[in-house]
Amino acid sequence: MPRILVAMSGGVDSSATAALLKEEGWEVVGVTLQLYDQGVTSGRSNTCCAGKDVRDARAVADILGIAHYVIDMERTFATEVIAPFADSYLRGETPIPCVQCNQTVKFRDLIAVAQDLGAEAMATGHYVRREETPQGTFLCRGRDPSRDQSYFLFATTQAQLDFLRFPLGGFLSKDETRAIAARHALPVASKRDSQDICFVPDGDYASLVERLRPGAIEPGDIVDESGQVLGQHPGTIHFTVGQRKGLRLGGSAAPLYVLRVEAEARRVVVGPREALGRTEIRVAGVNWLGGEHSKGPLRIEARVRSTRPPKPATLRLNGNTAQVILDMPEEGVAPGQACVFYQDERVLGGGWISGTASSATLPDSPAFPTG
RNA sequence: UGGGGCGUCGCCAAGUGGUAAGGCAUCGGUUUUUGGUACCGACAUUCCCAGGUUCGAAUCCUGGCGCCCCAG
Repeated sequence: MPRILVAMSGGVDSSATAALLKEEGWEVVGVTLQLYDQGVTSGRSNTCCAGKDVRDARAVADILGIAHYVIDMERTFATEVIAPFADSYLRGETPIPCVQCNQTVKFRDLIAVAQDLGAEAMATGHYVRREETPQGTFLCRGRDPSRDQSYFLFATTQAQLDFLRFPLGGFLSKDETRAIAARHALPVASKRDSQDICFVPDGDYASLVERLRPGAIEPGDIVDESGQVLGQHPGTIHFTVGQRKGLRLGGSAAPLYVLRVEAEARRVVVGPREALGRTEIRVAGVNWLGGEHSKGPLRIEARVRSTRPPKPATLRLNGNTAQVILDMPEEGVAPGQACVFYQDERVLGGGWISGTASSATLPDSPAFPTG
């Protein structure tokens, strides 16, 4: 019986994944990662890997009759996910810790564990598809557009992809997943979906940053595009590009949005919604999954946030950096977020947004004046 | 202390005798395995204060307080 390791978070998705693979005849080994402080988060059940979730995963494994291990990766998670998350915010960026989590503890360390255990593959509950073609293994969007999680997996390497399995990616809706869990009488069948950042119990990520980097958060000015001071803010980490709420600036006829965050100057620049559109995106740390590619520009669809469909764009790839020019402006394009490249269903790769420009300020140049 | 203007929700603001629009902000919810957006809902028994006129006032009158502007 071939052996497969399943990353079990304690949620419905990974539980159903384990059940499904068991049905298919695999020898399933479930592993749950203990990633952060259990004491603080144990009361919270609807996050990725909190204390209760470890117990849920164990309960599911017991019902399925599979082996289950809990691996303590708190230290790695702290240094490779949480710390970079805090530092990213302090740089004025808007980080996506889920991607780092996938790339470190899950797809690097857990895969190593799987291989040590002699497993043929490792599976997760992500809603993405893997397609084996004569040209190689492709990463593709999940069948259900509303649940597709390919945005978070853009940094998956070809080698990781070859080893990984995503049994839920072909499902048309989450109902199928829940049905599997229900069929096996798993206690997590109707468990609520996870949301928010798993290691931030109450959504108050700013307090976490403050705790990790004492004294690094300083108040500053909220200014408009001309530099006029409109108000004060308690720290730039509280803001991200495109944000409307929390500015506490009343009196304007129309709402104001964060245009950019200038961490060094401790300034938050705001303006009307019309000023938010960006058509040019500079991308760094590109992971390319598209195989051979010509030097010239490539027509793609680019996604700058997980919850919106990819949008038509032109990609200029240059080593591990890239320039993306969107056909139509996108709002809320924030440095630190990911820009993922698609062609139809396939993920060609992606990278980190390092800068943006609106077409008005920049016609067609490789330079980016704004940070 | 001569003249003029103003004072309505945290901010902007409509309303000039008939029983307090709207926007922004804020709060709550929905959506979402990041942030954010969007959407839905809530939000002044009361109009600087005190009297008065009136069936009835934020709207009229008197007084007070506060603020702004112009004053050879």
